[in-house]
Amino acid sequence: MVAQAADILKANNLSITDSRKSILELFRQSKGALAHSDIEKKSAANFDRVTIYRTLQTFVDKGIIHTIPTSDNSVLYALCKDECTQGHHHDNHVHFICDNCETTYCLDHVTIPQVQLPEGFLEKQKDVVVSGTCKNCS
Amino acid sequence: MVAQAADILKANNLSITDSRKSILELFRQSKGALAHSDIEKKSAANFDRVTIYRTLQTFVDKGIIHTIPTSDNSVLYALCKDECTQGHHHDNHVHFICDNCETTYCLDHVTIPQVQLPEGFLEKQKDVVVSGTCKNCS
DNA sequence: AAGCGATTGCAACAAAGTTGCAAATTATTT
DNA sequence: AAATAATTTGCAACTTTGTTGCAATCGCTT
Repeated sequence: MVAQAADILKANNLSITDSRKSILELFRQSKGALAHSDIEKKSAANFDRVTIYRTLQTFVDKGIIHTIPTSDNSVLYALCKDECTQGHHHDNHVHFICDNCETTYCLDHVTIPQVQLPEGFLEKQKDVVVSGTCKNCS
Repeated sequence: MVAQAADILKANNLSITDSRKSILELFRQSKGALAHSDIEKKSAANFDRVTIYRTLQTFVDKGIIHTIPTSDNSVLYALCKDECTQGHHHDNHVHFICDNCETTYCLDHVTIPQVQLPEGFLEKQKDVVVSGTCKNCS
């Protein structure tokens, strides 16, 4: 059976509230990543700006969503797929941002290649962001 | 002989002004990347906030500096090394952010590995940001 | 040294993000 | 099921970050 938004919240020891359910649902229905402003618009006059900030922060802390670095300074959030949702955070996948439609994809099945760092550098996390044209726009 | 800040500006068809010289000098003296706020602090009450914004934008346009995407939403700027300063922009190098001292390094000699994208995706730009512990903090 | 174009600083504004606190909602206990 | 405890929400006020128009200033050319 498919996990409901409420189940995911419960699994992460979060109390089940309207805003959390709605925002989590937004992510589940969206193909790509969402910016804070997207959420503000899509959930229209529903929730306070502050609530959205706090909810996103909570989700990031719990490993339900992760942030995606972008070169233009906007913070993007995306649902962690599969195993991630259970609390085990492994967001070592490639992100793709389409220059045309602006959609951000999590390419879960593209593994990040090894990077040979100079001596003395210790790798903890690695983000790969590719931009270009996506499959719908090419 | 070593190029002076003024020479670099001239080579890029920019008029030589105090703010441009100082800000460029800041980058040349800094080991790592700088955030807008760093520049505001380091060049203290010297320049207007707006001037710094505009100067950074100009430098990015000219290919003198480049931006580095970070997951925490801060924009970082770093000097393009070697060939880059001449106008030919090739920032396909790996960036490393130290979790401890917060310094951001441009690992110019670490080449970005190939990424195998799914069918239909066209790659135009690729950013690799690694975080962890740098050689000074390990 | 004068004149023209580019650059700067100011002011005013817009957007993005944060904090404290009282009211409301959710979870827990009895 | 009601009462209580613990979280969460929304509001207000504020800080930080980034943008725009315009007059004053500065740098470059002749």
